[in-house]
Amino acid sequence: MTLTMPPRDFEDFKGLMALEGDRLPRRLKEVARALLTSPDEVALSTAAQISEKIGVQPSTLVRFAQVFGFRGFSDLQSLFRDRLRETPFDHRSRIASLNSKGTTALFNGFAQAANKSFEQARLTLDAEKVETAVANLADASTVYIVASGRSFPAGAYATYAFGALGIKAVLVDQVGGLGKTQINASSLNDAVLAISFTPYAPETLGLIDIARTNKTPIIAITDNVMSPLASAAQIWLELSEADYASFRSLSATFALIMALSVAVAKKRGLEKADGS
Amino acid sequence: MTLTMPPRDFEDFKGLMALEGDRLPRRLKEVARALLTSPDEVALSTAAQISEKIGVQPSTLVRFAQVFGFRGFSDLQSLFRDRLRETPFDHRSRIASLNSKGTTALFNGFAQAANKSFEQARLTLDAEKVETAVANLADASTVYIVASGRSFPAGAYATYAFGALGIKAVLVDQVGGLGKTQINASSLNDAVLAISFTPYAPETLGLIDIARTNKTPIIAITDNVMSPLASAAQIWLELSEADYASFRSLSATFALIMALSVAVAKKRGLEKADGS
DNA sequence: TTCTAAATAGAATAATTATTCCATTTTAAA
DNA sequence: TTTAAAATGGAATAATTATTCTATTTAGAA
Repeated sequence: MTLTMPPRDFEDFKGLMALEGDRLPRRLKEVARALLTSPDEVALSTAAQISEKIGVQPSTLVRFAQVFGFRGFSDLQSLFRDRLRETPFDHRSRIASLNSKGTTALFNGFAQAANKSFEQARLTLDAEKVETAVANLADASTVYIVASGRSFPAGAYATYAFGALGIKAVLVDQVGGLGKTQINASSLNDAVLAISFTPYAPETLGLIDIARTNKTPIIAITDNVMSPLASAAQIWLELSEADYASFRSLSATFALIMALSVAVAKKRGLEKADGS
Repeated sequence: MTLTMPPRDFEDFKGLMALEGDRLPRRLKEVARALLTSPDEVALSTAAQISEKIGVQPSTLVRFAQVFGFRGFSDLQSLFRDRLRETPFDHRSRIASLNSKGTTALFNGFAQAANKSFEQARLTLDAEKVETAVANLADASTVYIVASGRSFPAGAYATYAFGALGIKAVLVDQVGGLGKTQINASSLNDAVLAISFTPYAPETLGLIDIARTNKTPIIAITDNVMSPLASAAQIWLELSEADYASFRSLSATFALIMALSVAVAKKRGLEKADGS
């Protein structure tokens, strides 16, 4: 398989990939995916660095480029470099055109709300409390994660993140109405990470009560001092999210969860074992 | 003139230039000006190309770098490359995160990655395709949501958002290994919203195949043209998320999901009925 | 299963690119 | 001016980086 006319720019290349990408042999397909996944890195790194990240030989990159008619990898790479040089320009014009129209305008609104949340979180998050939370989670044998309703996705993500970093975590998902049984397995050596915002899901509060009876340390992520979680928890972290179109952002919550996971893993001296 | 501690990042370098730049000899001053004038070019070109553009010898670039304590020009150049890897705006928070160590710095890192994701999404999202996706979802009797592994939280959120807006949505959560049964309930009048990123969870691909057999329209959110979802779906939306500490952000995915939900609800002329 | 062609990994080599070195020029002090 | 120190240009060299080549593996056809 060899083409005579190599693609002229990154968009060309992307189009070609959409068309022919599936016919590529195994390794070359991996390369294609990786290059399209982080084009910035391709522009800024050497062939050796890129190939290492993908997990192939540098020669594979050269072969890949040659299949599409390039002389070598460097020629293909120049497409990626040009792309990076040009983007800042389309950038402005594109944003302008997006701002006022349709669904993409909604997207921008939610993006802005997320930004605002980050800003607010920087102000409200108490660094000391966060470190205490990390210390507590690091001491826990198993972390039980409680989050219902709107916060459930955050809880699911926390479970994924902890798991990916080798931290034992159980999502109290309440399947089959067994939420109480699930949380009841927790005890003094464990910890509960509870996530809840206004209006506080009643299920979460019930589960928290059981954890308290079991004397399981509770770490909460919630929105303000008056939250029922604030009084129930040993440590609680304040996080006020902005909203748009009456949907509250969860971005700061996710960022905090990621930060907590990585910090706990660091504290425990564990490395990340990648998940799917 | 030789310094012992070279600047650590581009901002550092810029500051140093403002402070000491005037004391530099003629040629080196020209170099300084040129480097600061087009930092993108510096990141993306070779020493020879840069020196030619400025009108100096390559060795001058090396000497310039060494004056500031770098081993050679390559070391200085890596500052410019790192700068380009980072988000094009929000420099203030970046600096803030450098000063504060620990978990809050991690939080800032993830916040920044989220920002970069929004920025990239604005570029890669095709407004037309998004509207088509909205139209398809609006036509569906029930929306089946498929997302496994890392993307599962996004799927859970989509289910919440659709539900809160009165759009019938079913999360294919695969409880009890019944994923195939769940998706098999879908048909021509429904729609599947599939969310998956590298490395694509095999469960998702299996479920999608069943939906395809049932002729259920598939709308996918994925990271690039080479994604197996791209070829399987009627409409697919490209969303490349940035990562930090080897955790990929999900912020743009969430924002897109929110935007889609609201747009679909608007199209159907429904009002939001608040959820918990 | 056997055979053939294609694909791959990794070492060897070629090409490119960065850096050093030194002769020459410039700058500024005496 | 004169002189010494600093700065510069450009060729020579070193280091890095990309590419080619070949033995081995893998995939697919017969």
